[in-house]
Amino acid sequence: MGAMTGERLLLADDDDNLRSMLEAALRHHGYDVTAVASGREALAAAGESSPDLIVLDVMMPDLDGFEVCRRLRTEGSRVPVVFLTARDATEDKVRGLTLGGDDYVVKPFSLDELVARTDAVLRRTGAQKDGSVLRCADLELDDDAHRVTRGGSDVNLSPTEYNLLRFLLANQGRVLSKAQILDHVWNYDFGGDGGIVETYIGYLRKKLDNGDDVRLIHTIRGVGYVVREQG
Amino acid sequence: MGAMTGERLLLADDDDNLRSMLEAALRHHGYDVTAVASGREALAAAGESSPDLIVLDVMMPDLDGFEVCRRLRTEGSRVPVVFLTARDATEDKVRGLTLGGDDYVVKPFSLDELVARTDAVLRRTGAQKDGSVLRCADLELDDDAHRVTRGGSDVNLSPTEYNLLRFLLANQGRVLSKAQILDHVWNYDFGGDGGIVETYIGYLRKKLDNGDDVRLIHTIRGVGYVVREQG
DNA sequence: GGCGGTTCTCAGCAACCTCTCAGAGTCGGC
DNA sequence: GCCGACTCTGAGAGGTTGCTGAGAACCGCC
Repeated sequence: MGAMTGERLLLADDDDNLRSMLEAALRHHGYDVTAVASGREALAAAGESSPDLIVLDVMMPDLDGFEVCRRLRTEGSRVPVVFLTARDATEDKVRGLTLGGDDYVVKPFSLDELVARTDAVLRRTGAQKDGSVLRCADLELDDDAHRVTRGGSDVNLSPTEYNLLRFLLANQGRVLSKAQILDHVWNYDFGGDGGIVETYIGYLRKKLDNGDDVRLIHTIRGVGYVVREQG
Repeated sequence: MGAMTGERLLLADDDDNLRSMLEAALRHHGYDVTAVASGREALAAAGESSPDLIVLDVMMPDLDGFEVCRRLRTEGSRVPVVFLTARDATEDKVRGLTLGGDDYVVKPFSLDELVARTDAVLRRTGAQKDGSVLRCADLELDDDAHRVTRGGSDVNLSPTEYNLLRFLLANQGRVLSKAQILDHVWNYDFGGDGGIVETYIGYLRKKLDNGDDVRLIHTIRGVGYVVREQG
């Protein structure tokens, strides 16, 4: 998965910390990111650079995300939008926005989730032709169908197991530290330590590597984990 | 479902919010959409681009939908029209105009309904040769006949159950979130939460999956629902 | 107005998932 | 082989999500 052609993203969030986190993550994923801190700046930047997608925080001091989107649409712009929204209210307001291929992510989210949603929206709106299937040996993960198979037979994963596997597969062949995994797969406000990663790696191995002689998830002692075909 | 050949649609509605919603939905469904905000613009655009179908709001400030349609007919145009109309009055007025294969949709409607009507009109007028039968395993939904069968025997569904099943079948193999389902199957002004979707999924399962060993409607915990044969 | 069918809400229950913790197991360095 | 550090695993508390049945509100139809 990923942004092969370097799509241009506009990111608008007034929280400095979160914004630079997201900017780094999206940039690292291959996107060409412009980051701004307010609704007005977002409108201006969208007009100037006409990005391929906009990530919009809903709660912003001057113009909120909905208003920015509404104005863009009124101007005739059809750029797809991914909203960042708090859990409490707003869910009803967000309804009606998943139509044109837009989407929304509820705070606190994981980086991996935002990236996955962004990719999915771009895939749906046709700006990116990347397939949605990740593969390693006889293991397949189809993101559209949200389906995982090993050797052709279905594997039933919980949400967190699924997200972890997707992150590992998206980076197969690369060793990932527990800290990296925590940062990408768990919500950004998660307070625990790396022990939870060991537990979930265990869950995945039980469901994927058990009863199969070829192990795909390998431990690099003192470093982290990696998914690849040969040991 | 689907507009395989990208038919050209003209959409006229003065409500900015609704117009961009509809534009996004129709475009996402594969139509090539031009959107305008008034009756005069609609007339001008129809003359220039001669679209395959026009979606006309009845209530518009300068020229109302009826008048636009009348003038088009006077000019000799036979382009099919789908009217958008409020519930209260007008229903009888619209009747007189729906003769030439035209149709009308009462506000507030669901996106799925508008898309289905649009598809149906184009199918009837021959601009689109798409079949109207959706299938999954031994389950069939015939949209023209408005008929659902499982294993050859009829299944009796309420309107909402039918719409929900059609949306699921039209997207079979793809996971749909409760928000997406709400957006497409329920009226756009519906205020409730996703609980209603669970209830209706339950109704459908009782009527479709009961007494049959092959279940077709599957729950993806934390994500949504999907219709497919195995799994 | 009464009736059957439909839509929607709600609360209790069941199933599932997340995360913590402690003890057992494993590895590498010396 | 021994030690310390790292990793794996199982059990379980607590929280979340989805399912279901009951019933209230609504509608069109007679």
